[in-house]
Amino acid sequence: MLNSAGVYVLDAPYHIDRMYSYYIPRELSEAVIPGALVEVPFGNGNRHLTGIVYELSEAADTEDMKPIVSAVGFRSGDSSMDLTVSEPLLDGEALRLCSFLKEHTLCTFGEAVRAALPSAALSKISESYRLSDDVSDKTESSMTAAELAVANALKGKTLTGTTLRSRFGSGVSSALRSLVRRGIVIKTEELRVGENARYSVSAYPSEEFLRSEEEKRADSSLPKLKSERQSAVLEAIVASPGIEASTLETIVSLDKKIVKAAMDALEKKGYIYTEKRRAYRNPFAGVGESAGKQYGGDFELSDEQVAAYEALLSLYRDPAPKAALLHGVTGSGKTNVILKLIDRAVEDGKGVIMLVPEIALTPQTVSRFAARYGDAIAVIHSSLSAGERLDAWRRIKRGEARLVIGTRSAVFAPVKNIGLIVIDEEHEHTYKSDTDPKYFAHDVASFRCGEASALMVLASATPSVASYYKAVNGRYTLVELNRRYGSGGLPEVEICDMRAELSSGNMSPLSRSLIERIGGELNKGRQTILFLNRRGYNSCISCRGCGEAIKCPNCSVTMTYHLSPGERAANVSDAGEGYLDSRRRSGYLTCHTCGFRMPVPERCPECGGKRLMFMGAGTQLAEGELEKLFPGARVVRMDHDTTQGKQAHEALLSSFREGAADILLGTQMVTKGHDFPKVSTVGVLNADSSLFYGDCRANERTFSMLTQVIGRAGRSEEKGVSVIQTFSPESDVIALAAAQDYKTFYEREIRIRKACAFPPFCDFAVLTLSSQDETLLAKAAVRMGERIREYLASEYGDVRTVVFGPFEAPVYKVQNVCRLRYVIKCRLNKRTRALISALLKDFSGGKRSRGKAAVRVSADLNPSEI
DNA sequence: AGCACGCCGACT
DNA sequence: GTCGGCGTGCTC
Repeated sequence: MLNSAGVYVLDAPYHIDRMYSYYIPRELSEAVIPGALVEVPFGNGNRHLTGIVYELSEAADTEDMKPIVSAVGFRSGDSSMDLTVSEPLLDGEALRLCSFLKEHTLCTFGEAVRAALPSAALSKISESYRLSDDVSDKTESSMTAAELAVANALKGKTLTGTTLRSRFGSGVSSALRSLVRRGIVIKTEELRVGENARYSVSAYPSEEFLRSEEEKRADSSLPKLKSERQSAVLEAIVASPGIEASTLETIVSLDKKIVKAAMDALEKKGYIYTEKRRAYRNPFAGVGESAGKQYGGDFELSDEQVAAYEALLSLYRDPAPKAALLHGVTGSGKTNVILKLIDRAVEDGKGVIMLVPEIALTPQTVSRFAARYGDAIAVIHSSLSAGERLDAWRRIKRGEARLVIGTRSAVFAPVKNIGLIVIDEEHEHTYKSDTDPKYFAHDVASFRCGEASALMVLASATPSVASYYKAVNGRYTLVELNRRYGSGGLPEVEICDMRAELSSGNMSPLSRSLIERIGGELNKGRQTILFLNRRGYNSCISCRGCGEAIKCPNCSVTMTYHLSPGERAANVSDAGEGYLDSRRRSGYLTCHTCGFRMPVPERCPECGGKRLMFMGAGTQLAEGELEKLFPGARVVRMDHDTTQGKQAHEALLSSFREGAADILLGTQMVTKGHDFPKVSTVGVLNADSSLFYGDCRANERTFSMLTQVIGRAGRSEEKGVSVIQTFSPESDVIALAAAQDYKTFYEREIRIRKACAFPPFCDFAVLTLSSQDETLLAKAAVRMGERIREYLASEYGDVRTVVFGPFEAPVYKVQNVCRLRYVIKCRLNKRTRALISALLKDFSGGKRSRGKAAVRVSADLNPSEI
């Protein structure tokens, strides 16, 4: 008999996170299955914590084991329609996936579970409090004021923790704990999962009714319905069986309540029957109606595309798990090949996950999918509400949605019988998570494909060097699309030396050549896209007296000057008497790291000097420049500040596409997604901003960004032109991007990586210590250095690493938390991970101040930036 | 993280 | 003498 369960506690800190064995009381033997949520006593105080059952086992002796208190599956109000205890929150594959994540990203099992489940699935754990029956007067006298207040509020009723906290503030927690400990208040914890369900009702004519209708035709004397409303409703139902109540309302144009009453009456008479179904919120339902129609139907593949499709198809058909890299130059029609492959998988009854870097920037891709696959798709992205996310998750889990399109986290979608996982624009850095668990979507996808014997397809015009290396070495199958599909050759590229502009006295962020081109395009009634990867007006304010730049009081970054909402850049004077006053009136300083804002100071905060210099051009300044240079031109600025609303990206882009503006100026977000037929000039205002990043992937990022931007210019009827403004015009990276020559770029880059032993020839592990207390932080960093040396000299003597550090993190202080880190260069494997895990354990339970850890540790294996 | 146990200072 | 400060150690 399987009488014990291995349980992971959800909120365990890293150093105690492991499987704990509990015995299963007989009455819970049905409910306690792998993947179930359980409540277990934990620690000396036996406080009840939530855990996940990982596995069941047979224990000879359960005497000294603690029992599982309760078990909860995934139940909702309407259990007949939903997942019940027999189908746990996490299935076997999901459990193994969490285990994989724990092992590979060094997170806790609970963190892995939270990554794999929508937050709402676990957040419904509510605790409620009531007074114990035997509260005497003398216990009351022993209470503090706060405790007494809580006790009074609980007189005669039961309140939830949330209610109590909202009424008394979060400070009640300690009073509650004390009351519970003394037995004055009883705490009950309840797991209620899956509330806020919405239902849709569909109606069908009953069998009897249809039969009687036939008879009626023969004998017209049979009774007819007296109510006009009822007959109208009935007629509509007979006309379209399975019609939804909401549709019915619009057809018969009657009020909700009246339709409901009519349906009830008809059901009572036995004329119809209704079916209640969970209504899922699908915010992307119908999105493809217009935009994606052209792609919804069938399309022909070119010869080259057919070859690529067939290569992928044979990998897909192979029963062993496979991985392919689809390298297709911009405009080669990668998406068409992928769509065909997905068609195949869907026809086979397989599940498919398609990852995209950012949904807001790829509405066209989403539309194509929505138009093609309709209700069978689920869209997952960061701006879904918790409820929408849960709905999507359920639709997938129940098999109603077999095709998932979404951002990074969609790689965990509980798709059954996976046949294919596609990672589009695979080089994008968004596929690496920057919060715990710090996973890389490629690794998760690869693991899942391995489990399901599915095919993983990475697609990009500019693959990451790491992926291309794997393809070259046969770990992935390389599939290429080299021909541009349709019109347009390579756009002409002009590399513009900004040093020359500066020395000839042009202080503007726009070179004379670009200004001239924009003017020409305006005259021809054509459009221009300008890319400037810096938002705000000025990026740096420095004091002429002491040379210091104004920094955020909470972070170690310089503050950016922004115009106040509604303020026109034209009102800001650039020099002369009123320079500072004008800046003070028109805007404020803000920190891009923590969001802190303050007015522009009158004097330098460091030395009190009055001569402040505003430097560095952002999108707001560039917008002002354009308005001054081209007074009649309509400029759309697209950056973080103008795209706050839910559909803001799409709104700005489509207004530009429809010709409502002449110039689209913006940050990164203007470089992706849409094709604009009336755009033939694209300008990159600061091409080297990413070149000097000090990161080994800086070249890679710059290359793919430039390639992408240049590609934008070549999609119109007219010959495209890209103007690349740079302070390092001799850069090979820029020249290769201009030639759209990925292979040469790769060859050059891989040689450098090999020579320096950089990824993919090694891995980096970054251990970060963080604290508000700089002295404690420094001490911890010293101890960590010693610990690393000790380990490498003894237990981990066989591990070959190079340890660098401690260094300050690139941004040392964020919101008053300082960070020091060690960078460990090594080859990641079981041994090196064990070493880093040991270090995490040693430092995750360290010194505490006021109960909280004074210094926190975290590890990032192969971070996206170093 | 949270809670118990344990050893020292300021109180009834 | 003891109540309670928080340093240390453990969690099936």
